[in-house]
Amino acid sequence: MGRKPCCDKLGVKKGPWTAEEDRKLVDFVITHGHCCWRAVPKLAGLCRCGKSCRLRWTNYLRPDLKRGLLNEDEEKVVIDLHARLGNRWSNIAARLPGRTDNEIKNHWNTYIKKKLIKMGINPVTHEPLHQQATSVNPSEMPSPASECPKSQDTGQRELPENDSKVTLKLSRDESDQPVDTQVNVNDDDPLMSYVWSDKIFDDALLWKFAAAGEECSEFGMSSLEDNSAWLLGLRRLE
DNA sequence: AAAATTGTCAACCGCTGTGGA
DNA sequence: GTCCACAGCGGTTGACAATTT
Repeated sequence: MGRKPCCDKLGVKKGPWTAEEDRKLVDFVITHGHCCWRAVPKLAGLCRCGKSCRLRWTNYLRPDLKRGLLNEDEEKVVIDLHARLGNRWSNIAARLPGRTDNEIKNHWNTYIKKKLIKMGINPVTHEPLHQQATSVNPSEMPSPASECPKSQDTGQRELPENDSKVTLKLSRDESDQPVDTQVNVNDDDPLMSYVWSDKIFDDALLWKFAAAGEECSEFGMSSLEDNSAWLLGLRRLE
């Protein structure tokens, strides 16, 4: 018995969103919130499936999103978290305020992966490439996350204890050569400290559109107002 | 200048997890 | 326990832009 498709294919628009569609979705979510994504397109007057609306909102229209490329600190965090969590992009994104899983995934695949390879680091295992060249077929290499033991209770993989220091070959000297950078994730680096604290999860929960608070301005993240400026501009086009 | 190639990223697809009936 | 609907996740695709030949 097959699952019903999330939307019937006929009459459902696909492809890039228009400014008008964005406006309708934003107007609807601002006014009503999103109790049930499946119902949103109908109520908002959109010929899209709910899934598409949710994705558009979470990846593009959300007012708390940061825009532009990840900065070096954020890249460090992504690399560190990827080493621990594997391709669990949503978990990684949850620890980077204003960034989406899609954005991080794209950034990983387009920038970081290549950067690590160039530096002689296997982007899957985070081990130096030359250590693996002799015996391991890259396509058969397990992800670091799959090597981590899973919690029997939650199914979640457990992070290794006493693993607060992570060596990242991310920094460069002037000749663009990689330089080992040891990041003590629990010490002085405010971003890393933030990322590994429980506070991040509280902050993630703080996000409420209607609340329109001024949280998450740490680490260079612009204010909600700043991030919404373009959106407000969009609405002014009406 | 045109064609081919490569890079980027928004969006889609299909699957899983979860909760309610 | 089973079925179903839904949200969310990660992998993949494809359109467009940028760069190279």
